[in-house]
Amino acid sequence: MSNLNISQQKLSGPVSEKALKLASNGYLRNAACEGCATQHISLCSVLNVKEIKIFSEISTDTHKTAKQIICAEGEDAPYIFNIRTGAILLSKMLSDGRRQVTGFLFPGDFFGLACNNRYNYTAEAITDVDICRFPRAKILNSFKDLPKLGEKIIEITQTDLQSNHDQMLLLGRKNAQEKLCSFLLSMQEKSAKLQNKKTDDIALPMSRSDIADYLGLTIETISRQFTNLNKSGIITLDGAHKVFLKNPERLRIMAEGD
Amino acid sequence: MSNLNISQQKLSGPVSEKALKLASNGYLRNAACEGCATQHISLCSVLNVKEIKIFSEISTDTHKTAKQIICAEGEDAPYIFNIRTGAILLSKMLSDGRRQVTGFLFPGDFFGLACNNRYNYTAEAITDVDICRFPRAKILNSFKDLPKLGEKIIEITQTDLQSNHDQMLLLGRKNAQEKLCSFLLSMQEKSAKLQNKKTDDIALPMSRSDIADYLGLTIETISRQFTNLNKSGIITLDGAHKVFLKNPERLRIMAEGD
DNA sequence: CGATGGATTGAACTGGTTCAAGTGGAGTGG
DNA sequence: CCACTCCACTTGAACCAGTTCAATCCATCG
Repeated sequence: MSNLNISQQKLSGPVSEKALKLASNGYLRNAACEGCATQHISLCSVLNVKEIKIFSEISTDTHKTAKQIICAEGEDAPYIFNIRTGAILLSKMLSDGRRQVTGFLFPGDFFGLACNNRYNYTAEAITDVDICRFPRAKILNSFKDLPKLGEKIIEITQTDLQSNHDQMLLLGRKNAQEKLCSFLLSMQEKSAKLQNKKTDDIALPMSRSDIADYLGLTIETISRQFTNLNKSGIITLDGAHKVFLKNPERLRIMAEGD
Repeated sequence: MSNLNISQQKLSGPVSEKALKLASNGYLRNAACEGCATQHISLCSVLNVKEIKIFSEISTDTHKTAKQIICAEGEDAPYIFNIRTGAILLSKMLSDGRRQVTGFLFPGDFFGLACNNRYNYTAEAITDVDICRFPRAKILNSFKDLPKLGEKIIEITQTDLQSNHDQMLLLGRKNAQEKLCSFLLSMQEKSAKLQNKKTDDIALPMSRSDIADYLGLTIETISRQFTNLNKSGIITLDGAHKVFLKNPERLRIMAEGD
């Protein structure tokens, strides 16, 4: 496997100066939103302008429309992906078609890290998405030159591991109501992170079936739980894909079991 | 935070020459079994003799007896742990006492990586254990000097992430029978890795209640499923803590749902 | 040898599933 | 602009896998 060899790459590429400035200041998400060619959002915070230019050289931008598969369980895994716009879900399947959604991803999130050579989950676009990808090998071999990058990647995977543990607790020990309440709160957190401000208006780009497969339930149970929360005045539904958290404090209590 | 500063540490310490030799050859598990003071087993494969000596300087050995807590959810997380002998379980709890076991760990396994400053799970000794711990900060700051160590840690956390995903699929979508069959097969794999040979005689050091909390079931269901597998001749039970996999092929099919 | 605590077994119960029928909103085409 | 279709979502009712509650068994240990 070849190294990045930062010092030997030439420093040209389609990176806007504004984006580079934003990126080098750590305003990664903003940098990406400027529409620059540098979409390896979260990584940029640990790279300098020069290194960002190099990263943009080895990255490729892609657009996918809703429901398209980005990578499939069992395939060769040459790339790490970073989401620029839109939402993606990761899932695993049993041979008879039962599906477990292992995560919903949003702008700034990475995937493709948690595998050795083969993807062990399928990534599917929920909405239209812009993603950017880089060669795994190059990233994973550049720690010598970029120790900060290694630390960042470890930080990312550790955060991942933590939310996986929370999800295992949810799947194994929470009832349907607690599951949905936890889910709504986690969606609130994610949207707060993306918008840099907390709001009680939550968008749910995924279908009831995606939520069901994420929470280990059926669509019918999800629907009933939404109806219950709606009727008891804890949330307000506006169609199937928008929720207003009327009583987030109550929701928080219910997420852990009254 | 201070770096390891490998080059400046003095090279003395209670490391046996035999262990060092084994370790530097990559025979980590064996090295540990020799009873040396160098218990950071899995890490050693990417370190040379000199580095191993340094690691042994910053590590501390501990012994815990069965049922003792090694670290608790929410506590400050200054250490990374490596298991030398015995078995450990990791768990998370809801406020009302419902517990989810997120993993069983055996010699050579690490824990304490998946957290930022605070442990997000409780680690408890299942059997008497010998563990060794090192300062997190020192490990995580030594990538500049030891890029291979960084890669190893990423590899470890990625393997962790993968088995977490498998476990989510199990928790969310498998029925009781499939869950227990999957569990038995994963225990077989782990024991094969430890003994460097595959066997159908599996030791189960954990209690029925630990298994139940791992699989998101009750002890009664676990017990009934054991009885079923026993009666249908797929396994043979020898007390509660030893199983013989009479028909591992059948078990494999049942783990994914007939 | 009796006591203690984990493991097993039995029987009633229930939360969530399954199956089946409706509802509603977005897109299409006349 | 309305009628029609499609499909995701909702709602209802019967069912069942796994839980809960209650004995009982059995291995270990002082």
